[in-house]
Amino acid sequence: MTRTEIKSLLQTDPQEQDVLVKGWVRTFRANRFIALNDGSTLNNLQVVVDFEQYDESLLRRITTSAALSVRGKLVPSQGSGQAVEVLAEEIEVLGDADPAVYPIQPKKHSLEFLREKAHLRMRTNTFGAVFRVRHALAFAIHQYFHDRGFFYLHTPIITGSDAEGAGEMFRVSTLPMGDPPRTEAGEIDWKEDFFGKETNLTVSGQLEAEVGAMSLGKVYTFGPTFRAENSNTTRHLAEFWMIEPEMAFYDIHDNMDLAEDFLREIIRFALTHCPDDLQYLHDRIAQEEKNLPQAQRRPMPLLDTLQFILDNGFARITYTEAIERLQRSKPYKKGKFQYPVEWGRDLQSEHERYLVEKDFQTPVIVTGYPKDIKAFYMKLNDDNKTVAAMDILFPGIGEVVGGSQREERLDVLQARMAEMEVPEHDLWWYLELRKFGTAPHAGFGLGFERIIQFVTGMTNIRDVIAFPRFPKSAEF
RNA sequence: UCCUCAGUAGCUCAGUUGGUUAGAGCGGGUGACUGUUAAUCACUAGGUCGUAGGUUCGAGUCCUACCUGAGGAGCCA
Repeated sequence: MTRTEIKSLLQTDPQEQDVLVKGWVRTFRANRFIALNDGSTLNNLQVVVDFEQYDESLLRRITTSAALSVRGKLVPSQGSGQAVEVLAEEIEVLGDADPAVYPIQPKKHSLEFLREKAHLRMRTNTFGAVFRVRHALAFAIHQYFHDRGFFYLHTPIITGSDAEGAGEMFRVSTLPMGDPPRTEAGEIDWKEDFFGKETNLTVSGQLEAEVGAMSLGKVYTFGPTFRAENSNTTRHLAEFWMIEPEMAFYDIHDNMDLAEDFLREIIRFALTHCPDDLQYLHDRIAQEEKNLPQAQRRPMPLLDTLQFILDNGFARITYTEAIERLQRSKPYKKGKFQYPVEWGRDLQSEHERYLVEKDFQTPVIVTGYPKDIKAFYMKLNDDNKTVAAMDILFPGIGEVVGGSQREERLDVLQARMAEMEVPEHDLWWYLELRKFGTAPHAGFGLGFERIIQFVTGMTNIRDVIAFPRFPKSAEF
């Protein structure tokens, strides 16, 4: 007899058919009712046990998180909490879970506690929901790009250029750490290393994605990204997943249009494919916030926030306009901002939050940043002062997308690299893209975990990746 | 890395201006009950109060350092 998944059984018309289910016990109530979950859905299947027909020794092994195989009949439920249930005829305990030491109880646990039990937390409703939504978003991303003629490009994890300028990198080396080969000058001789040069884990696939775009037209990457920053915040990881589309013949406006449409469509996908999980997360947050003062609650419940994104356009302003708006703002005039607001300085978290959460109350796309605070590869605007960069800011999590039109003019790019002291020799291939058939092109990077945070309402990024990597932590 | 807050039973937490034997709910064990929805009832075990020093007649409570966690900042996606 073949097993049926619980998601499918819950949608089946119950006609006393024989079924086989397998899953993990969530609760065992009244020595009669097993709430069984197999991960296929948030919802549990109720298995009804006639305890007089089973050995006491078997019933005692039906404990929270024990793995069971149950054969029985699918019938309409007599109780009011569920439509169908299975009358058990044969129960096998596939794996015991000793309740004296099993740490996850059928009650509310703190997310901090569950973070320390990363190998078991996916068995909870909350993390089950988060990871099903995570899958849906990943799938939606591939589908979105595939449907629009993009090619999925796998860019390298190990990279030889340290010129990307996106932060501290993790070194990749097979040299003996205690006694590495030295040059005559006494420095570590990287020529002796595995790749014959210094290599690191990638901090971005963008430069390689540009190669793809300038050949295949439209590509995207979706892979792990590594930053060795000593960041300890609710929105940074040392290992995270990033999506980086790159398009030939797109300018900054095409880029913005794509990014906005893309974000809206993947959120729409999650809403249509994960209604149960999102409703659960919505209710959970609402419950959680009941005890908080108004000021600490979300401005809008989770599902309303997501719907709002679908129904409303993102605001679009230039960096210069953003500075002007901030300088006219109440918190600025009252001296509430901790950091100065003046043209040429980067926007701080407090400024971004004001724009997104107070001023516009929608996602905001900011363009035209001063060239001095942005990367060397961004296209220099005609004013010679700003670059064609765009950041998309979301309520609660800040920057979700960072992108730009790329500098396609060889001489301008070289001048910018010289200005910012980016060595040309590591990026000779990148420069040749501008030598042979250069053309306007653009792209952006989306932090995958950040968009999952936004969609699930999880406030700590460590709770939307299965095995988070952050300073002093690689336990699982 | 910086700032702020926290660390008491397996989990979530209470513990008064420093004062005798540190409590509750859940979870565990034993028993009862049985169409439940985080089932219910009775009994019961369980704590070097994060660690190390210090102040004091006396420290869970005050002080110092360290460790761990959380929130915020910087860096960014």
